Amino acid sequence: MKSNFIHTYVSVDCVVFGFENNQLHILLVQRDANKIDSNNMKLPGSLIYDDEDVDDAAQRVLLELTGIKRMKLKQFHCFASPDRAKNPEDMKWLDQTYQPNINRLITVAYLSLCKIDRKLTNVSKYRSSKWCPLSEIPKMPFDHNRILKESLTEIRKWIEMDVSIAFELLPNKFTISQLHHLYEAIYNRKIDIRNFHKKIVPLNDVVPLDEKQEGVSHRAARYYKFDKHSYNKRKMTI
Amino acid sequence: MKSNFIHTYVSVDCVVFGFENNQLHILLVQRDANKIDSNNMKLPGSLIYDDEDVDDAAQRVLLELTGIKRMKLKQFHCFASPDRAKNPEDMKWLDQTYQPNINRLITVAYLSLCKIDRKLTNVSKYRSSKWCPLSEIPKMPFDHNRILKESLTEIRKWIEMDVSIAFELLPNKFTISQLHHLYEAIYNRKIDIRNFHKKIVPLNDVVPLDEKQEGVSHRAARYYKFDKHSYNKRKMTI
DNA sequence: TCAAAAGTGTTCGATATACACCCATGC
DNA sequence: GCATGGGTGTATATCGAACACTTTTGA
Repeated sequence: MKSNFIHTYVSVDCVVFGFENNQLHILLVQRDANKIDSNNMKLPGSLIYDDEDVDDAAQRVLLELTGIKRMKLKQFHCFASPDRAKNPEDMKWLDQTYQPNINRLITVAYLSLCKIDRKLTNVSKYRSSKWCPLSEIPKMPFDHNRILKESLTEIRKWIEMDVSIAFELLPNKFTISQLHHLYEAIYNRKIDIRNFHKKIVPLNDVVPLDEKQEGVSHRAARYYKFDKHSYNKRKMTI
Repeated sequence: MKSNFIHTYVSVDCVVFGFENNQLHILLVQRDANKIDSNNMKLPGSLIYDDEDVDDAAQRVLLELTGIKRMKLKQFHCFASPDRAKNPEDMKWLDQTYQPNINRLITVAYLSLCKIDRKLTNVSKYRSSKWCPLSEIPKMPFDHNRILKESLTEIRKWIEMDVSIAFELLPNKFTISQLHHLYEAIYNRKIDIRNFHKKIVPLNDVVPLDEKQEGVSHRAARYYKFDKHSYNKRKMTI
C-alpha cells in the first residue's frame, strides 16, 4: 500500500468575463484586506466544502461575489501542478486565509459571464472586487495568469457551441454594433461589419425593437433583444 | 476558519480508445483479481502521488497499462460529485486497494488513443485488461459509465481540432476504407464514401503507398500512411 | 455641410451534399 | 460471370470573404 498518494485540498477559481467600452473585462478580487493595490488582485475562488461538487462550489463563489444565483458557468480545466502553490507568499496567504499546512492545492477552473452593468452585491468575504480590462491584467498569485490565458481560448469554443452566451455579456437591449465589437474582442481580430450583419439577420432569436439610440451625434442605431426562451427551443449558431 | 473544507483524494481515470472491426473499443481493466467476470471491469485509473501533476498521473497509468510512453492524451473533465464514491461496494474496494477512510474521491478524466493491434505489456498492477467494444460496455463502478459517455462527445471535438489523432487509432498502414469507417464510428452516422475521398485527397500528409491489400476477394485497396512530421509543421483539418 | 457611425448588396471562390458508374479481384 | 468492395466525377447549393456606397443624425 502506497503511502504517498495525495491527500489534498481542492479549490475552484472563476474567470468571470464582462464587456464594456468594446473591451473584455475580468472580475478580479482583492486578495488581502490590508494591502490595497492593484498588484494584490486574484481570480475569485474558494476551497470546496466536503459535501459540495465543484460546480456547486463555483456557483457559491459567484453568488458570494455578485449576488447572482445560477450564473452561466462552464468548467474548463483542472490545474494540478505540484508547484502551483509553492510560492512562499502564496503559501502564507493560504495559511492565513484557510488553515495551516495546506501542502498541496489543486484547482478546477471555471468560465463565467456577467452583464458588466449589473449591480454586484458582494457579500462579506470579498472586500473589494473590480472589473479589470483584459489589457491591464496585473500579475496574479498562483497560476491565475495562466488560467486566465487558457480561458480565452475556451470562451471561443464555448461561443461556437452556444451563441446564447454572447448575449450574457451584453445588456438586455443592445445594438448590432455592440455585438460586433464583442465578437471582435473575443476573437481579437477585425470582423467585416457587412458580413457580420448578414450573419445576424437569419438569427430569429435576435429581435429588433422599435427603440433607437438617443442623443448620439450620428445616425441612431436600432436596439435589439435576444429571445432566450425561443432560442432554447431551437439552437442556432453564428 | 471553516473546518469543513474538503481534504480529499484525487484520481485520474483514462478512457482509452481503440479501433478494430469498424468499431470503437475502450480499454477496460479488471477491478478485482479474485472476481473474474465482465461485470467486474472499470476504466483504468489511479490516485495521484503527492509530487505528481494530474497529466503525469494519467501518463503513468497508461504506461503501467500498456507499456507505452508518452501516449496522446487529453484532460477533459473533473468529476467531483460528493456521492460518486458512496456506493458501499466501491468504498470497500477503495479501502482494500488504497487505504481506509477515503471518504471522498474526486477524479480527473482523460481521453487517450491507442493502436489496438499494439502488443500491450501490462505491468504488475493490472491483472487483466480487455478491449471492449463500445456497444458492449458493462455497468462499471463509480461514475465510469458517465465518464465514458462524456468522452464520446469529447473525442469528436478533439478530432475536429486535430485530425492527426484519427491516425493514432489506425495501424501505420491503413486503407481509406478504414479511415472512413473510423469516422463513421466516431460520429455514429453514415458518411458518403465518395465525398469522403474528396476530403482526403487534399491532405498532403496522408500519403499513398505502392503497397496494396492481398488475398481479398475483391479489388485490393491501396495502403496509405500518415506523415506525422510533415503534419506537425502545417496543421490540416478534415 | 460636415463628421461619424448605421445600414445595405453583389460577386466570387471554396466547401458541402447528393448522386451513379466503372474497376479489380477471388470464387 | 458474378459478387464484393475499391475508386472516380459531376452538378448544385450553401457559406464565407472581399469589397463601396448611401443614410441618418447632431453639431
